[in-house]
Formats: sequence, structure tokens, C-alpha cells
Amino acid sequence: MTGTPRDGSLLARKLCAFVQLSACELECLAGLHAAPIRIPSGGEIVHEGQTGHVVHILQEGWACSFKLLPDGGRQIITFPLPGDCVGLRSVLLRTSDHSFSALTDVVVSRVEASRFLEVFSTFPRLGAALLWAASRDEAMVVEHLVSIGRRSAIERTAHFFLELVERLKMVGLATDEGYACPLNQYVLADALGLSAIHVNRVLRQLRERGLLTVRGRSVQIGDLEGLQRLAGFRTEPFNLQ
Amino acid sequence: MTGTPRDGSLLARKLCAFVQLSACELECLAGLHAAPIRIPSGGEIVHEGQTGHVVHILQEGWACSFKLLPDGGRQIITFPLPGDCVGLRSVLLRTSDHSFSALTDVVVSRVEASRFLEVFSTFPRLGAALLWAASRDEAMVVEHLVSIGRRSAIERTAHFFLELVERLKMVGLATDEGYACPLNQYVLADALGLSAIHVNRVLRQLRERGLLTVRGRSVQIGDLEGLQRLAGFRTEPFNLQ
DNA sequence: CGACGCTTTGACACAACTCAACAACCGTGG
DNA sequence: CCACGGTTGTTGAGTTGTGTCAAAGCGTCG
Repeated sequence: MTGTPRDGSLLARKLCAFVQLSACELECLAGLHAAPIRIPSGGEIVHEGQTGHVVHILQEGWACSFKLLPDGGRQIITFPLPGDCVGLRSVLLRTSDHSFSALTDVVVSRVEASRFLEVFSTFPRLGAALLWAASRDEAMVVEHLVSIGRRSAIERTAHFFLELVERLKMVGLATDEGYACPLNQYVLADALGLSAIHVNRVLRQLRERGLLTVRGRSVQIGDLEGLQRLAGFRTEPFNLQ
Repeated sequence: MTGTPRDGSLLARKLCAFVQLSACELECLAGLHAAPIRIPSGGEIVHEGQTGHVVHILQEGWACSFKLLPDGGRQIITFPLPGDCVGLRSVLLRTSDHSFSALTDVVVSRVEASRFLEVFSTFPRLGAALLWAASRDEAMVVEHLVSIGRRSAIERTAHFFLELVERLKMVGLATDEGYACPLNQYVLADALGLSAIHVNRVLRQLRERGLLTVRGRSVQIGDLEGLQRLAGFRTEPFNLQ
């Protein structure tokens, strides 16, 4: 153990942006990744209202967290990416307040909430780093709320893809030119608070303006600055303390 | 010190719903409330982008947290009520990511973030209780996101007022019949992602259907169950661990 | 090949926004 | 006491963004 994260632990890599973790702390973190399990595309990771406190650390693949409405509608809250913790909040609340499902085949580590609580008391710095990551996630939800409440369909769509670039770049899964993205227009609609058909129209506009092209399972960015101007996007100072 | 919260510490009252706090812990909490300051209606409590880590504990009055957009639009994220912590997240992030301002005259206690960190290490149970409260707040933001993304204007408005009843009842500021509420239609519009004029029309509909009447600075609930049916509202199981 | 999932397009409906005007309410000052 | 201006609420007419319905085009995979 050298004090740098092992390859493959994207969570460690992300947390190291917050504090330099010691070998012990990294070892502890690695211990949490024991026994990863594979969940096929479409599978449920956590069901809303489910009791029992389990945190999932996403290792590979794309997932989404969402809430269902009585009328069958769905609102996607966020897309956890590799290296993200899923359901950290349910460590403290008794029941999970939203569902998670896998959008692609996914590899996760299941961690009992009690293990997390132990980590907090044994390695406070590591605990703080995990809370820092949770704070960042919450800030993203807030930004999403702003998008849906006050931005037009095209601004909000542009903003969404810009935020994805930033997040994916942090774990080495994107460049300023584009990235692989398995989200179809129905999923985008449920995330952006639009109808799938309108998502299609918006994507066409973005393409025709040369800003962004979504083809198949990949996103190509045509004009980064143009997108940022359209979306009113400024790279968030997710600064460290 | 008896192990029950002193009158006036609504935060203690709220946290006691989570764990029974010891006399020491209550004393520590009371210590955080030292030197309350008054901020006049319309005053800014925290400015977006502001650095420096201060948490505010709201004692009296109404406030809102919001983000501004380049075009001058505003999205209100949440309305902190007496007993709520404001800016807890900025303990870990370097800068505050949204602004807070007072909607009425307000009394707050300013607490240095470092004091909070001390509390976490000295009284872990108290720290857990504070995190529990923060988790609850985050769940509210998520519910707000769902409302704006997937509910119609009238459903979302009904849902909003129902959520307010629940929160205010917890601190003894509402009954099932109604409550005092200083929010005008412009503020409601910025919270609900609507125009002020449309808020007016929606409120008229709610009144004409006998569900809810907003007059002056008070909200009268005409038909609680009808509202819940309209909004698809279920009282959230904000359960304790 | 057909079946399926996803995307694309058009025509139309409707919810919500904008603009403009007016009404009610308030505290203030003459 | 009333006149006043500012803030907040109310209403109507017309516009626009987005949703709905229906259908066709395309890849991919069995």
C-alpha cells in the first residue's frame, strides 16, 4: 500500500481529490469493495420504501435513481456513475426514499450501513471524505432542480449533458469531444421532466445548431462554449476544503 | 438540565425526535445557540459563492434558499423554518452553492463550521442526529424536484402546501386547519417553477374547489383529504433509525 | 425474414407564459 | 380625515412551449 488508490477503485480516486488518504484508510476503503456483484441491465438495486440499510458502491456501468408517481409517471433524480455511492442517505433514514435501477449491466459492492458507521468512528477523515462526496451529490440534485424549474427545455438539456461531461471527465470516462452514454430518449425525458417526443425535438435542434450530437450510445460535443452559453453553465467550484 | 430540550430550542426539539439526547449533548446544542442576531425582512443571510464556513440555526421567522440564473430568474430550493440549520452543506464544500435570504424578520444563531466539526468528534450521537436532520432536508429537495418535474401546476401547488403543514406541525406552528404563511405569490412562483400570474390562477382553482384558501398571510385548509388525493401526497415515513 | 426497441416526423390540443390593465390593501404623510 | 404611492392580488386576451396521439423509418437480433 502506497497511499495512492489501487487501480479500479474509482471511489478512492475520487475521494483523494478531497484529502490525501493514508494507507490504512485506503485499505479500509478497499475492504468495503469486497465481493462485488453483477446486476443485469434493467435490474433493481434498491426499491423505494425498502427497509434495511445497505449502501452500494457502483464500480461499473450506469444506473439511475428515481421516484414513481401514482399515475405511473417517473422522475429520475440522478445518474450514479462508477465511483459513486448509492443510498448513502438511507444509512440514517430508516427506509430508502427512492428506487435505484441499473441502466446497463452494472457491478456494485454491497456494504452494510453498520460497516459505514464503523468507518466513520474508526477513520473520521475517511468519513469526512465520504460526506464531502455526498455533499457534492446533493449540490447536483439542487442544480437539477434549478434546471427543471427555471430553464427551458433546450437550456436544460444542454445543461444536463454538460454536467455529465464534467462528472465523467473526473473518472476518466469523457473528453471535451464527447463520451459514451447509454441513455435513450425515454430515460432522458424522465430525467429532464419532458416528454420523450419533445426530447427528440430538442436533440434535433442541438444537432442542427452544431452544438451536440447524440447518436446511438455516444454523445459528441460540437461546440462546448456554445453549449455553455446556451445553458448558462459555469463549471462549479466543487472545491476542497 | 433534565434531558428534555429547553423551551425555545426548536432544533433540540426536532433532534429529540431522532434520539434522546443526554444533558451534556443538550448543553452543547444550547451552546451553539449563543448570541442570536436579528436580520430584517429581505436581508441576505448567505450569498451564493461566499466563502467562509458559517452555519446558521434559524430560530424565528421564514427564510428561503435559492439560486439565481443569468437571465435574472430565480429558483427557490427550500424554505428553512425555525429549528432548521442553514448552510450545513457548506461545512464541507468550500463555498456556499446557493444564497439564503430572510422573507420576514428573522432571528438566527451564527455558528462557525469548525465548531460543528468539534461537535461531531466530541458528541458523535449529536452529530448523527444533525446528519439525520440534513438527510431529511435533502429528501425534501428530492420531493420538490419530483413535483416540478412531473406534477401539474395544481398538483404541485397542493403538494407544496401539504408539505408545509407537515413541517410546521412538527414545530407546533400549524394544525390541520391551517397556518400563518408570509409567502406571497411571487415567492410561491419562484418556488414552484411557475409564473406569479399562473400561481394566482391555481390558487383560485384550489379555492373554488374548496380545497385550500390563501388569504393575506394565512393558509386555511378546507379539505385535507381532497388535497392529498389531488397531490398524490402520502405522509412521508421520516422514520427514525 | 419478422419482431422488437428506439428514433423521427407531423398535426393538433392544451397548459402555462406574457403583456396589459385594474382592484384591493397597506402604511405614510399632509 | 383623506390623498397618496407602493406592494400585492386579480382578471382577460393572445401567444408559445410542450404534451398527446398516430404513424412511419431504422437498426439489431433472433
